Amino acid sequence: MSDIYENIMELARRRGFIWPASECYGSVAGFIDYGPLGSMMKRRIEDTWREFYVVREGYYEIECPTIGQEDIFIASGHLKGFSDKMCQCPHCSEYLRADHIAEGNGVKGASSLDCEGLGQALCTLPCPACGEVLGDVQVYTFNLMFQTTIGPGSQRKGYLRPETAQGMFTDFQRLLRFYRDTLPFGAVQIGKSYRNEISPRQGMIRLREFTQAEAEIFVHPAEKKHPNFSRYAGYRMPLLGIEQQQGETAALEITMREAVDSGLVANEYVAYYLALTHDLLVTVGVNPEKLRFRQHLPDELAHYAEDCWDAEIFSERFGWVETVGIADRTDYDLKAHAAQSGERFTVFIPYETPRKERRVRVIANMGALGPRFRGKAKEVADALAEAVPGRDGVTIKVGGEDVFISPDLYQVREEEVDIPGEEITPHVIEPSYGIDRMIYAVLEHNYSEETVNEEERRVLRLPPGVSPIQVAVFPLMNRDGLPEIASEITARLKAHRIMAEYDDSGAIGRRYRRQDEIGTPFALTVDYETPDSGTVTLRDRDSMQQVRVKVESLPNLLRSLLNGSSSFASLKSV
RNA sequence: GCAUCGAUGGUCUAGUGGCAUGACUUAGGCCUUCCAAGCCUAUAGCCCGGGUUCAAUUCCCGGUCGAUGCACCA
Repeated sequence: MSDIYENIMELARRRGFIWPASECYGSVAGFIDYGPLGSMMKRRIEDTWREFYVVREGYYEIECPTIGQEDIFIASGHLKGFSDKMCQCPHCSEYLRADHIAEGNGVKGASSLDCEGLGQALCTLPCPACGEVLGDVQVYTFNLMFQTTIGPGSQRKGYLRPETAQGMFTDFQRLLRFYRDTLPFGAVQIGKSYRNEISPRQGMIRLREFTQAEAEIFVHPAEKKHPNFSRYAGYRMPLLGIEQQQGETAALEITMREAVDSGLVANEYVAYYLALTHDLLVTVGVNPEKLRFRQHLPDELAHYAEDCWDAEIFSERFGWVETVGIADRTDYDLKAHAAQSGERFTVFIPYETPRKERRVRVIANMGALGPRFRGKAKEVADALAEAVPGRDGVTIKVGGEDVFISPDLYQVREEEVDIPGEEITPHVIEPSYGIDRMIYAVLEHNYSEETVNEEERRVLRLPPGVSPIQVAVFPLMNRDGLPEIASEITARLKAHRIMAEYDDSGAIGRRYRRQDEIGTPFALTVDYETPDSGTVTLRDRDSMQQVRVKVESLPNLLRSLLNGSSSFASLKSV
């Protein structure tokens, strides 16, 4: 089968975008290497992501270890929730989810049984694949996290992170201080995550080591209006809500303002990042015709989440591929880490004016308590402060014993106190991007084959902002001083931080084709007019048109073409 | 993980129990005044391990990778 995927991956391998990892020892499924051009392209896509999230939104990037200690993943739920109870049918060798079979046969609470319990529950049940009674079947857990140990001979367990998100949660207090104790704020991380997938296959779509770009935005639970919502309020894009999916009707093509007001999207924050994500994906080269946003159905939605949408990108090969998840995770993650660590994961929110509250205080008379209770006096005083005395004394518990305290040992004072504010646990808005999937989508959506002069021409129509090489520089002929001029222009462009590549090998047409194939948007050719006129031809990858431009104008001209502030079509020859 | 099929220079491919094809690419040279032109030369290959055999890239077994179908996910 010669489909688009194979053609793209063949090109990607041949030209140094993507290689199977460690080929000399035989590759392992789920691992890939990014070659020279792939790394460059990946970094440009990540930088575009940074442009959106770090520069524009102001959510600073942090970098946390990829190995985490066990507590992190106890809190996050990955240790429990990320492991599946598996068994294998002894008759047909089918690989099965043990808890699913048990539950399907009416075993209540099967998901909370341990392996032994599940094994017992299964022994009389039929295999859903072959129908034979499972009998004495081994149930074992398969956790999708890679495990390791920390330190030599240490029993201390470590896990390779299955997502980058936990780092932003574990650093919450530091981040909160960094942002001077004010909501909302956000932090992002771009980095590797690891999942020991059962069946990785599908090339770069399901990897065991992959790159995520995640943002965690901490907001006040009662204030989910995005301060810059106006930026995307009028942004219109197709939304496939729960209703549209269940009714199998077309996606709603509405603005973000309408989406929030109609209740389709839970709040402005979620809607804002839906639109931003659409904007970002289209900017890096995803075809908007092949992009949709799908809301999680009630049975997909995590119990704690308020709303969750996936950006799905259509691939000729893989169908709709989940590439970005955008969720309002409420306070689940922070509360979980608070419970596990015993640390504070809250923000103090002062009231606009402190609230007055009447309070009854019990003030111990230490002069009398001291001599009477001696060493226990402090304990008694503390217990009194918590107590609610009756008219003639109060009985409190000290060291497990009831002790009666008569009214002469304390005073009851009613007073008004100022409550300056409250501790709240922020809610978390989480946009989470699979960078590798984005890269594949960009390659697939921009790959094209066409016939020019009865020759096949393969072009990657990458947006200039993500092309690995930004401009190619050729001498028309390999003599008469043209190579020297072209080399000099190349060096000058590089000095302006433009990724230029010099090439003098083969016929000019071949050199254009070579660059077309790796997506280089522009090519300069030094010809026989150059020495006299100080001009070169500038050729556009997509239209194959040329204009003649002044050499000294090149850095600025290319800069504006590359960042999109001017277009090739608007250029005129000098 | 299981079942089925496959794996030959960088890429695509022919073929074989006994010197392994061809094309494209790449490098060097000649030529060449703007879209894979031509000529010469060179580099480079039978996925890995074991078995059968005088001899295995070929046959057998196991593994790895890839494709397709079944359960989880960015």
